[in-house]
Amino acid sequence: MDAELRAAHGLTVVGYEALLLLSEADERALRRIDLARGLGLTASGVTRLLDGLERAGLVEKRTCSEDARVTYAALTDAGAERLQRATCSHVGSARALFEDRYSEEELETLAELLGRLRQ
Amino acid sequence: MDAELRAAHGLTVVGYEALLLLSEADERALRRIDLARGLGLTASGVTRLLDGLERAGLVEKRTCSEDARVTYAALTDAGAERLQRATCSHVGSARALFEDRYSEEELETLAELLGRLRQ
DNA sequence: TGTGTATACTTGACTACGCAAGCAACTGTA
DNA sequence: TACAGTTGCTTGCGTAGTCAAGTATACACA
Repeated sequence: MDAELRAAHGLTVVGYEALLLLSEADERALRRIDLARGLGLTASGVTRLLDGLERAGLVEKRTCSEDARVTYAALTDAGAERLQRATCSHVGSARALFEDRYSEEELETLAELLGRLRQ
Repeated sequence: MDAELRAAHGLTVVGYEALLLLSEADERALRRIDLARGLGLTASGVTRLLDGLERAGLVEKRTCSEDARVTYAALTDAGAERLQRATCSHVGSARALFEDRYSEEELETLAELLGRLRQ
């Protein structure tokens, strides 16, 4: 699935999820550290991930006026567009992966059970 | 958990599982390619993994008399010992991780559901 | 018997992380 | 107001894995 996403849209799954989190955030921006937590990465992992996304023009830096330590990662228009294009096929293949194997009810059970692991 | 295992016994989780698979195999040996499949790695991943385990003396190479292409990975006595010592704490912490969160029944459900993914 | 194809394995180059250390900026406390 | 501790971020280095290509062997078949 990662390979699929990469071939079709030049995004890794983690990159995709980063864009997704940003798209759902206020002002389409998040502090890098919050993005790290959301993705289950360390701060340095995010630095490297965003390096790539910034170079591709999908995300940009934005400073914080109240706290000079923080820099926001903000989704660009190009990033939003890329996300939208990728979402179609990605959601499709994820759906296929799961809907082939599980009923609606089983999916809910699975989600609930796995959710407990991350606490 | 990986960090725990590494600190206490100098093993990664994948390394531990490799030793475990070998310990359960006939003659405590497996073709490298079968080990790869069992671990969900590629052939080159196994080459690298076994590099480390061989250097540590936990696993050794053994040739195959019927097919000169294959080389077996065989558990050494040191490897069996290390596995045994690691098993105690590793199984303990895995048990803690899951038994804190799930009932017996939920564990079975989870195992069955996740099992379907790997097909 | 030679040749094409498949299999087992290794190697080099690369990616995606983590950790430790360091810097700068913020905050709480004496 | 000084300073100790904390937080956000980056950088250098190490690790675990992948893929592509190469080697050696095995096998099938004209």
